[in-house]
Amino acid sequence: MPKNCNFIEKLREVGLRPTKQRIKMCEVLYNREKTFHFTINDLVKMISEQMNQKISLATVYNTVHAFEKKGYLKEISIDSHKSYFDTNTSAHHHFFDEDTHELIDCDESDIDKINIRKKITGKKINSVELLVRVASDNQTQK
Amino acid sequence: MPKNCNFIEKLREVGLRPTKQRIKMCEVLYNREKTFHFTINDLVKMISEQMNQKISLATVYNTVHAFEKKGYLKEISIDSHKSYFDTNTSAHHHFFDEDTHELIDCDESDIDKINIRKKITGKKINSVELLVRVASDNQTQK
DNA sequence: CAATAGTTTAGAATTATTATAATGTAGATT
DNA sequence: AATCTACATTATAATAATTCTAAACTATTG
Repeated sequence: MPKNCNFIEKLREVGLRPTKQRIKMCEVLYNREKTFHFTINDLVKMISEQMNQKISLATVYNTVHAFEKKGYLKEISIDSHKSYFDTNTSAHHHFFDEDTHELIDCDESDIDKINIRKKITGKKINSVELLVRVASDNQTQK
Repeated sequence: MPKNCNFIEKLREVGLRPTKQRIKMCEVLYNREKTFHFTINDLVKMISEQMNQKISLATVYNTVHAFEKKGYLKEISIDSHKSYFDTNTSAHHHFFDEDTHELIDCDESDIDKINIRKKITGKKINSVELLVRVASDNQTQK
């Protein structure tokens, strides 16, 4: 999604009513240089603290899921008890820093093309996602 | 873990006390031909129904986590709101059938070697896991 | 500008998981 | 073998993440 654009139009295009809350969320999520990762909790904090906007937790859940369904957000499963979302909706892989719990995007050049030999009859591949878990290397420091 | 073996010894080897509950869990998990995937809930059902053994939910959680820490089980993150465990603790990739919510192991030959170019200074790679999501292909059925 | 269909909201409900504290038990010590 | 002690198990309470509910609200349609 381009920045500083008319989020109202964008929302309408995919059939989401451009409500105050949704526009506010678009601003928080997409008016920035780079894509980023967040949890629902992060987002609630950002909206209430940064934007000084009262918003119901249920609305944040609803809206995040609405955005996800419409392709504005992507969910990433790393941690079994926390949902991470990514404003980068293109197919890409991740590093996950187990020390800091930070999620790092990979770009095309970071991972060689992945070739999947296995085919499952009657099923098509929806996504191919790699998660590379890293942690501080205290052993091999030369 | 070999089948029909002395689970008591196996548990002791890694410093886990061979309690009634842990031995029962070993039987359920490892007295079988193939490795498999399960959720905590699946396991509770298996123990209570198949084995006719009363076991506390807390014990199942404790024991699964003890087994995980000792390398008897591996956790797999697919779904943000459910933890899956795998009795196959070797490094391997998965297919996830989004229709049936079934998890399918890949073996060596299913995926070509994955080459990771990106390096993060001071960090070592702990694991490289691929998840291939599939779903029924209603379009391209020739 | 009224109707209506979708949205927001606070709070309750649900679900998965972890903590607690009492009781039980495996393995070591006598 | 009886006793001790540290670790385990248990039922239940607590917590955390998420979803549901039903009433109030609001964007769009006519």
